[in-house]
Amino acid sequence: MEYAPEEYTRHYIVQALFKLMEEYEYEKISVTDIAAKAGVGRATFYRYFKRKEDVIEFYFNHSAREFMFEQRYYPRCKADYTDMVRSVFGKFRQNKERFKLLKRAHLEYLYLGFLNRNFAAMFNEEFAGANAYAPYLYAGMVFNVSMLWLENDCADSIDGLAETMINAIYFGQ
Amino acid sequence: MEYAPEEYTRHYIVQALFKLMEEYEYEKISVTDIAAKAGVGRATFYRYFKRKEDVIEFYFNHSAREFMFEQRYYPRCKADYTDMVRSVFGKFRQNKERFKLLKRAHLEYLYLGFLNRNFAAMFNEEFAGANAYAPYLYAGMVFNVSMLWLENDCADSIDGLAETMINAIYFGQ
DNA sequence: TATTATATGATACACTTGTCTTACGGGAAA
DNA sequence: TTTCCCGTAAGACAAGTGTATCATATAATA
Repeated sequence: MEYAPEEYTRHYIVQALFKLMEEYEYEKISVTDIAAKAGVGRATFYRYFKRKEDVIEFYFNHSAREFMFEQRYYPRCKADYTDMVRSVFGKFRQNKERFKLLKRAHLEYLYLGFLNRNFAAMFNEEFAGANAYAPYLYAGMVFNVSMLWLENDCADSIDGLAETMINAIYFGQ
Repeated sequence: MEYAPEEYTRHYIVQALFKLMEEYEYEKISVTDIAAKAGVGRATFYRYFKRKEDVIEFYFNHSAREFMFEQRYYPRCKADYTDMVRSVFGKFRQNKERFKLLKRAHLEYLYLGFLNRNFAAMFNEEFAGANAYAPYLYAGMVFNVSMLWLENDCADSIDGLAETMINAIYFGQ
């Protein structure tokens, strides 16, 4: 590698780690392995990232546009709620293989952080922090249900999932 | 240390790690440090635990009786729901200093795993898996709200928290 | 072109990690 | 007591980690 812009180098490293994770256990992948796969020196890795985890964190923070919320889904009624679930779970399923890799490596919590930031930004835009706990409540439930959903390869239908979740909350109403 | 039963040795190691975490950053604590603090050899640590994370995992799995659910709180109505929130968040607040240590070390996800297992066991006892997603939905929201609660030192009242959470879910009902 | 700033690879270093081997000593049973 | 089992301490070892330094090469600017 010779003299690529910073964004590129970081991007190469992210891709290299994901590629390695398809083949090897996360814990067994060394920084040396990642640098070699990305075609950069080991010192270059440490210039951009402090730990392996930071690579995935960067992915969610700066290059995971495919998950971002382009709409606002503050659930004012069940229909809004179903819309939100459809969108978020749809994107999740499209990237399920990548999420399987992350779960296998116990890095799911980075996705939760991503959801927290996005839900908070979305809710605050609409409601200016009227209920600061609301976005975290939704992010937490969506995240945890997603992880269970992944266990059976996201086989359950999304509409069924939305229905199931509403039933769990609206006890007998 | 000479010849303690296995449970004792593990317990010493757990306590040693928590003690060290009060003083030092988690990442900076080495296995050598933990073993020294626990008064055991480094090889002994590796006999019982594979990684530092496993120590905390063991704590939640085997010695965190202070958080366990001794009652069943499947929320059939808002009153049940408030009861559950009171119990779980009450225990959380009692141990808030320990949870701060865990959060500082990015080990919160181990508490989520603990909640998942406990909610699942509780719900399944009552409903035999009628809605497999329900316990995960509740665990996810409780966990994530707890983490935000911790940010202001659990200052918000628990009853207020329960009310806030219900309002977030029951949009306008 | 000459100069400066910066991204890089290479190398070195002390420390940590995870595994392994060896020897010691308490506990249980003959 | 003698014997054996097994948890333990101590040490060795290769590999990985995180940091630092240095020389090189590219890009931007004067």
